[in-house]
Amino acid sequence: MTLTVTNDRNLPDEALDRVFHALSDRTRRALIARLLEGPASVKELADPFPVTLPAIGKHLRVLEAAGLMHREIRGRTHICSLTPEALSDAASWLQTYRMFWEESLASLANEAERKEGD
Amino acid sequence: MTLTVTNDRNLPDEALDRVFHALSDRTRRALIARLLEGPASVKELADPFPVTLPAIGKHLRVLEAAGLMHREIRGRTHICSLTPEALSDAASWLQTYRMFWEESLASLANEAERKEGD
DNA sequence: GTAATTGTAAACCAATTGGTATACTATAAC
DNA sequence: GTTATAGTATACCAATTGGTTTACAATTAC
Repeated sequence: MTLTVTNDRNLPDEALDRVFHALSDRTRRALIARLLEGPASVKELADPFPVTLPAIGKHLRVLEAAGLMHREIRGRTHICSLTPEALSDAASWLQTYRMFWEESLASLANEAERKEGD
Repeated sequence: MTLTVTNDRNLPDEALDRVFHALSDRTRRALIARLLEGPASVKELADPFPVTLPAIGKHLRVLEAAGLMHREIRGRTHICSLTPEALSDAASWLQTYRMFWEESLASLANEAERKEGD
């Protein structure tokens, strides 16, 4: 297998940097998980977490900057919703490597099986 | 769609933190891309990059800590190879959200088409 | 043996991170 | 109009990051 990866799709590096960085924090991943159930205000999002509102505010801006989330301001509350495109970009990048790891995992499994058979 | 995400698979948070963090740097992603073509020594990996060898050494340790890479020491050279499991873990996490974003993207496309038709 | 090569270790640096507390703005409720 | 609520802004903090330079250890080549 020689899969010459030339950064095909033009997902710019900066965008991928931001998306993967956004996903690298467990609080932000939990926020995404919560938003998956539907839109929510900043307060609602912050409540389950042991950190202050400003901290959650920062996390939300990181998610927004990565294009993973957007907000609609309604009076004094900000309604946050997931934006699917950016997540899809990250998945696309990983997709490039899917063939590699599936094949690798398969051969690892075969090897294990072969040893089992000894 | 109400996909109640309860962190099903037991990919521990720390592991996902490390994997996504490892992927959040473009130099490290490029190193992964290079390793996809086959194992390589630290020197070979470092050569194409405009940074020093110790810097690449650090990146490789980050990849190793994330479980994305391993090395076999042969004399004075370290032969680095990808480890597929960790990448697969990241992909699995994203997979959880696949249904969401595919549906969302589809409805966005529909909307665009509908507007086109006006 | 001496010199070159491969790589890590350690010390340092500026920038970023995730968090806080406090102050503030703006909307909503009474 | 006063008070409570939702959220941001700012200033600060300690820890981490990505990079450097210099020094070092170990293997290989001559």
